[in-house]
Amino acid sequence: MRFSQTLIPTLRENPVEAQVVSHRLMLRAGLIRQLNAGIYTWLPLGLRVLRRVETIVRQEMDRAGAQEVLMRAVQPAELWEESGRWAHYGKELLRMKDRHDRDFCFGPTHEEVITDLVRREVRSYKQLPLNFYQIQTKFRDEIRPRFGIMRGREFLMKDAYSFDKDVEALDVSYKAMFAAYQGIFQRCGLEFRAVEADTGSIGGASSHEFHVLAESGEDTIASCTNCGYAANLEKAVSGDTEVASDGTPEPMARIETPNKRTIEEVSSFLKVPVEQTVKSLIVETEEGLIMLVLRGDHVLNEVKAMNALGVTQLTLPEPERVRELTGVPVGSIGPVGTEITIVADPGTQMAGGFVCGANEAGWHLTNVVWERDLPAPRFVDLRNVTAGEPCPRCDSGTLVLHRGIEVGHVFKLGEKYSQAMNAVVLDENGREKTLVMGCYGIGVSRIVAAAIEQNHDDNGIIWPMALAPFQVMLLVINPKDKALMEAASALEKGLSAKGVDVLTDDRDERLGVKFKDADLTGIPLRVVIGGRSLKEGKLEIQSRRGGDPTTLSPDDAVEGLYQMVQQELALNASS
RNA sequence: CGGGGUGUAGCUCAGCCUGGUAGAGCACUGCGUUCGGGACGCAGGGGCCGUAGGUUCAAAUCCUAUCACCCCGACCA
Repeated sequence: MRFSQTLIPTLRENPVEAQVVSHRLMLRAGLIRQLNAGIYTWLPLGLRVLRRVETIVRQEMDRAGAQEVLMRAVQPAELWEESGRWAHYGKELLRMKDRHDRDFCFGPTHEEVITDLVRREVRSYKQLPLNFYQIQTKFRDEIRPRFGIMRGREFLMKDAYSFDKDVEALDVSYKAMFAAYQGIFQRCGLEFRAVEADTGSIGGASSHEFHVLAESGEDTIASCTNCGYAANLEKAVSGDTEVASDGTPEPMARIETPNKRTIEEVSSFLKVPVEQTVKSLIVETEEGLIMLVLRGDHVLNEVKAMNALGVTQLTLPEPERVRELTGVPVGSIGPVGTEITIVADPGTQMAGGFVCGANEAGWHLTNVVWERDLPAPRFVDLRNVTAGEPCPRCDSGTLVLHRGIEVGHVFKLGEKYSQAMNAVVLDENGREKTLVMGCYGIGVSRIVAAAIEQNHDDNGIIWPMALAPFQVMLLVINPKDKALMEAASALEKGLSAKGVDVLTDDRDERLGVKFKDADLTGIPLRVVIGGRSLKEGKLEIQSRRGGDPTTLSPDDAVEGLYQMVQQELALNASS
């Protein structure tokens, strides 16, 4: 393809709205343009990358035995009412009405549609297992779209749904998808982690997320330095099973702490380490008020709290509201003598007792011990792990934290949808059996952004070979020179015959401009075709990743470049 | 949903406070010079100053409303 005939609107300056690297570079390299908040048009170069990802996903899904279908974006409300999600999904669901005033939505996901299809078309256990996937545009009306493609509202997603006769069979389907995902991200040339994830409001047995490691990631993931344990922070647990040891704590005492409100203030005022204090958090749930008690330096994990309490809504009210509800200013709330139900993190069972609010402004209690000074509450993990804590799975490892971009999610759904929508088959005994489902998503467009987050330098994108819009860029120094253009044409022809995609920069631009754009667009191999070196029978080949340029004769160039492309692809080939 | 910010040429921005015929750099067009890492000169084209009201002899500038986009927050007692 010729640069001069393709719309590749590169930008010299940084667009103001772009905060993260991938967003900035996608705009500057001319891959995308914004249409609306969280909605982007894919330009020719960007679309080629998107297609590469799609192709890899499609090949690996096919290989794993999934069948491709295409469900449509617009879905009738009836199905969502059947599953119960019409009422529960909230504002992220883009709802609309047709001319007959009937309700529809633009699908953010397709569990209902596929379950409806399967219940209509599948009758017998003999037809199982089944796994359908599609690559489709989704719309989620995000509260705050940001980071360009990374958290857009309209995006491209691969979603797959498996149907099995029982949980054992689901396990097989799940493992196959897990393996396929590893192959996909590996082929994309991405550094990623599969982590255990919270199953969230959907419930279900188990779930893994696939994260591309990048500083700009919106998620935090914890992994073990020694064993394979890795989990989303929402789910990660500490191996630190600190329980009350022996030793006789002092009796509980009431101490005046004038104007000391925060943990830090109280801790330094009383000269007690924060590890010996607790914080008492009042949360509002649909089940009413709950007091959560955590060690002073620990951070509440709301997902864990919601799971532990069995609630779907949990908010930390504003300080004024807490005062209204309890009659005590936030800094002085404590578990002793309260009538609110208490749930505590195991980390509050410290041997020497703890410091907590006295439920009276300006007073705290010290040496408080569960059971001795107040009834023991239910203890359950409520907090975020921190870096350096022991691994929960092995003896010698410690946890490290990374930032990650979630690009894939596999999920054992169980019978949530099949039961609600009555998707059944007849088993060996002629009995109706509810199907057991799994669902598996990949953010196809997000992978493009994630790949850039992980592969760039100050000058622009550095595409992994497998995702590059073109593998080779021919940089013709002077396109008016017929000999040079002929050399370029010959190379284009030879390479495309071998399946290598070539972009030829034939613009009548200064050399510096072309080099800058070549760097920006990140095409992995760059061939400089100039009069001087061509006369010497040499072509200069430079990898975008850096390193010394190599030279090839025009006769060897096609084969040489082809080999270089193949070599780099082979590095990430899935097994 | 709350708070903040910005809307002026394709892009990045000045002008607004203190009202008086709309600017710069880059990009674009033409000519010339130059040209193996974002050249230079000359000459050009391009903007209802987001939109709608209002104040005024006069509004990009002041006031009101509205829309859009961006950022922060929606959590640590």
